[in-house]
Amino acid sequence: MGQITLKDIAKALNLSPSTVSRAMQNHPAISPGTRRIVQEYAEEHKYKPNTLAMQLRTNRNNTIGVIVPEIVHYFFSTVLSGIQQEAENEGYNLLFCHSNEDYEREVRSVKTLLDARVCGILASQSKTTNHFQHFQEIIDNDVHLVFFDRICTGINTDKVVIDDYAGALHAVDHLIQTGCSRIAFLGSSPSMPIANNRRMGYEDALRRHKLPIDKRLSRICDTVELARAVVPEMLQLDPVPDAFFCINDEVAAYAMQIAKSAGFRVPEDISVCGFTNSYITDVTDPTLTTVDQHGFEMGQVAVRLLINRITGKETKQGVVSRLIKTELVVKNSTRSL
Amino acid sequence: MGQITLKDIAKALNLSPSTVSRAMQNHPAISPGTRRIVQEYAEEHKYKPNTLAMQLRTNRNNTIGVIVPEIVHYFFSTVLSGIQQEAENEGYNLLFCHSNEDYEREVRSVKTLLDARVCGILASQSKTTNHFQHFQEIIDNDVHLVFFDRICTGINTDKVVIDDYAGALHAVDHLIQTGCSRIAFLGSSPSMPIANNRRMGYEDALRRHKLPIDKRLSRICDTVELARAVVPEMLQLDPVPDAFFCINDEVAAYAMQIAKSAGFRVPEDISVCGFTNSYITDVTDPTLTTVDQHGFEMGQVAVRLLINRITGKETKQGVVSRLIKTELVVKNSTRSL
DNA sequence: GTGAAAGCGCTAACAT
DNA sequence: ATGTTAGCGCTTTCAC
Repeated sequence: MGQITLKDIAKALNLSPSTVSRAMQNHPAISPGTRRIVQEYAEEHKYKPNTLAMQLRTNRNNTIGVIVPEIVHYFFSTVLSGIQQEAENEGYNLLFCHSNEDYEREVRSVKTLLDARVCGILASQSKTTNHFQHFQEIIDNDVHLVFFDRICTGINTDKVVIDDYAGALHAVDHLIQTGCSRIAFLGSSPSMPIANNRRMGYEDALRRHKLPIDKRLSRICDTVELARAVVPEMLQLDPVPDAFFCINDEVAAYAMQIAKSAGFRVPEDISVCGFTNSYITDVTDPTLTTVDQHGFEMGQVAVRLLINRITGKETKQGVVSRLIKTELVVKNSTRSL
Repeated sequence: MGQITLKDIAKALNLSPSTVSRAMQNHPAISPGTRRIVQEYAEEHKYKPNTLAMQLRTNRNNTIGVIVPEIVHYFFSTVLSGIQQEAENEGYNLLFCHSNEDYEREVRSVKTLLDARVCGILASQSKTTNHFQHFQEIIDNDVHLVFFDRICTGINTDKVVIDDYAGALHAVDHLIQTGCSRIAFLGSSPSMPIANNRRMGYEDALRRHKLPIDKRLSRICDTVELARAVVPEMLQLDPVPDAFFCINDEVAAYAMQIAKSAGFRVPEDISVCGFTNSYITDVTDPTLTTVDQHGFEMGQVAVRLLINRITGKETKQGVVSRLIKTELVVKNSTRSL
């Protein structure tokens, strides 16, 4: 049985395949009568055009590849959700790859997507990636590429990023306004632009308020494991920090937990601020002040930009950069004004 | 420029396309010399076989479709992660759809995947789905279908489910053993097998210990919004419940929060147990006892079953059901033995 | 308004 | 060991 084809319809209706093809796509040169006959027959016999064949002819397959470093992750799954919705609206399918923060898997993902001949790729770089040849290959193959969030500094192409600098500036400013002055920054590797931009926002906020920038208050601490090691050390400093500004909500939640069990009150003794606004910010005690990254919107914006490149609607010659605004969400882990 | 084809190689090397084709796939009838020449030329010119064309010939495209109801969701993203990893290992691509708990989008997702002529579909049903014709259509199109977790009761096909009954039984048994006797069940619609099975596990645990089954202690409460309404009501009961067994970790976290701010101590006055073992169970105060669902493993098992159907390795005539074991993870929101 | 024929890139009989 | 041919399902000139 399998599937009915154009030819089958043609034979059954005593027409040529080309007529049937035209009838199906409402070609003007086909008589209304023929068109109706054909379309009704197709409908009745559940004819599905073979997309593979169409794609082979047109050499375009309406499929977008996505590479995320991590999927069990509030922010990336939110972005993916936005990507999916917008892609679906625009009639594109999503081929999904997951690098698992692993360079080798990222390289394989790119290969997979190029082999599948997607018409564009959305990618966020894995933490362990130091070589960029695989990304360059995408461009060399004339496939459109848009980076989101974790952009690759080695490749000059379109990108969509969070306004990390402003987000951090704003958050730290709020901490200062609410009375904190020894603010620790639990950051990430400076080689990641998102981490570096936040550090600059952090430092500039301190400068604006004429507060000293103490190197000991700035540490790389972007995982739960690191938090368990780093936060207790920082609580030994003299004087002790009166706030933690953290690179993500998990680290913030653990920092809070550790500070509490060391006898500090949050936020009275120590304020804590996260980054992302994930689920967990509402279930910690107290609830966690954080910076919303608008991941869903980022996904939508990234897909739209990519599709505009694919369809040629985005004509800018150089690189297009989109910036997604952040929003400080004040909950109960920081003091009131 | 575009891509170089078999024909191009053939022309350049003065061979026929079929020879090149055979050389590329190490066909035994090709002389080692020719093979080397061809493969080297291909390598050098970055020849990529056009998968579309191959797929058109073989009418198989090595692509598996996935439909999840929700992606910004710890459990489903964990399952997806397992699916992705195993599919990649087996050389299958993943076409990704997201119903967003919406029946209409689920129907469209199925259509999308069938149009794309995937060779199999993994699906977890949306909460709002009451008609099953779209799933039936998958089978009618001779496309393999495996349900996972939220199986569709109206369709008789392979499935992979959590052992919800045993998970609930075990968890409630633990609550009883640690001294609780008025245990509330915050469940979900009984039309969902996962919810119904857990309710049965809950009730059987009570029966085994000769505890009464009080209807007032069993409520539908599967979202944060419902928790805010239902939990305060239950705290008004006389006598008050001394434990909450919850359908998911979010509800459990909120129940704990609400109980705490009503002046109850957790776990001294009220024990709380969740379901999933998501991130949030480690950041609540106290940390949340829960039932691990082994989502990653579920994803792997589901893909393997599907691929075995596709390749004909799984020959069982009827329906294959796989059961994933759960595991009680005792943290600090339940009393010690 | 409709049909015939060619071709997208590949593979697999069937020659030789 | 290699070449010829046909065909997967579709679209699109070019005829008539």
